Amino acid sequence: MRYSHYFTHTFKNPPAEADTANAKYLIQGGFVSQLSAGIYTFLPLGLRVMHKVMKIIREEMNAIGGQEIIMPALHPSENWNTTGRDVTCADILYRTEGHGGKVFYLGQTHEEIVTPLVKQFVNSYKDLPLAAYQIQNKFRNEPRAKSGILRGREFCMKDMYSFHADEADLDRFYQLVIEAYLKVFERCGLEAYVVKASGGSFSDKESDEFQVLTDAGEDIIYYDKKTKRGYNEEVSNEHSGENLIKGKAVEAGNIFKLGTKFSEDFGLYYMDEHGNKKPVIMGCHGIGISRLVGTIVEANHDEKGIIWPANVAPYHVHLLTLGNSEDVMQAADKLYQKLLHNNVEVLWDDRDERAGAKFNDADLIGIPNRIVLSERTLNQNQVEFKLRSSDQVKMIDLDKIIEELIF
RNA sequence: CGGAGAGUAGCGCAGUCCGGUAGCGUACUACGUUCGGGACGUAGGGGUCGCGGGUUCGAAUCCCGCCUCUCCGACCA
Repeated sequence: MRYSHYFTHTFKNPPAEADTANAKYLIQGGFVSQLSAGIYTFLPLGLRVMHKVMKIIREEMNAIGGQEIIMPALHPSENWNTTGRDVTCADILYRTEGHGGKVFYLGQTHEEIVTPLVKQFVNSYKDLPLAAYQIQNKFRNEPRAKSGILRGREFCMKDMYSFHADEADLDRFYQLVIEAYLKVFERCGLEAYVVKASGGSFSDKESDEFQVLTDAGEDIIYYDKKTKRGYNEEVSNEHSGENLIKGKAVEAGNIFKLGTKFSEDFGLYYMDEHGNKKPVIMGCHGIGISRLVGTIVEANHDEKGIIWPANVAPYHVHLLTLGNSEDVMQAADKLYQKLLHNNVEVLWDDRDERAGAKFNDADLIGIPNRIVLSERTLNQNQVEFKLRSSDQVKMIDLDKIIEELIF
């Protein structure tokens, strides 16, 4: 993509009210735009990052047997009335009315929808286990949205629901999800700790959170650096004797053993091998995708801007031309086409801007590989190459640059 | 929902105390010079001063009500 073709651009003055790194750099860099408290538009650059995160998540969920669906965000009130959560979750449920005063809620989670859905297809133990997931925007009327895209009122989430014949099978799948989630976070360039947490109002059973250390987070966790395991402060009293480090962290994922609460509410039963009718055992497993994008920024930035991990960077290469002489632009276009043909994603800053503006924007946007092409480099038939994560600059022959790229 | 701060040009701000018809930086447009780490000159465009009411000859400025955003706390499937 030629940078000059984007309708968006960076801002020289960062927004005054952006306190956290993710809000500051994502807005200043033209990745997102704030509409209201906790409500953001994802612009072309930001959406590319989110799509990369989604791709990683889809691959890992599919690998453990997850089947992707997409459920409605508009929920008839009856579904929530069935579980009683229209009352217990009333303060964060957005409510709206349709024709004839029919009440709908905007989905903040989907147990109320997926359980009756699965009931249409599951009759026998032979239909179990199964796992269905979706990637979709959730709506939660948070009393206080904050920290950029870390805590929003509308946010993108991957939620997976699993259905099992017995507790042992849920336990088995639960461990698979833990491993899959750790792969997701690792591929996103994050170090995540698996911490024991309370089930909230949702479940009194087992729950684990995936926490990433950052001062922008809201949770206090106690963790073991070696095993990558730990406890959330809310349950850590029981574990005070252990040798754990205390840290501030953001919850990037959360998995729950739901038991039979929802299957019993909606009458989701199956027939076992002996002809006995039993409630299906459920689990739910979430990753806040838009929050994850913000978390990646919190964990990967410096005073100049973002330093995207290669797997989630909006582009692999930031090609930067200095000056706009015919020969520089022609050589750059040739290199640009060559990189594209080799499946290298390139953002070419072809604007007629001064060097300082382009360098600063490149640092702010944070694409891992930076290539500079100018009269000076072209005279030697070379380009200048630099990683965003490093201060080292080196000259590379034009026809060898592809081999240097890291992504 | 409690506490604190803030809403004036796309963004960052001054002006408000002490009422007199709105300004600076940046960004934007044109021309010229310059141009490898956010150049300079000249000329220009851009505003329901968050909204509503009140006081006054006159309100960005004073008074009343409301809305929104940010931070701290509470809350947090």
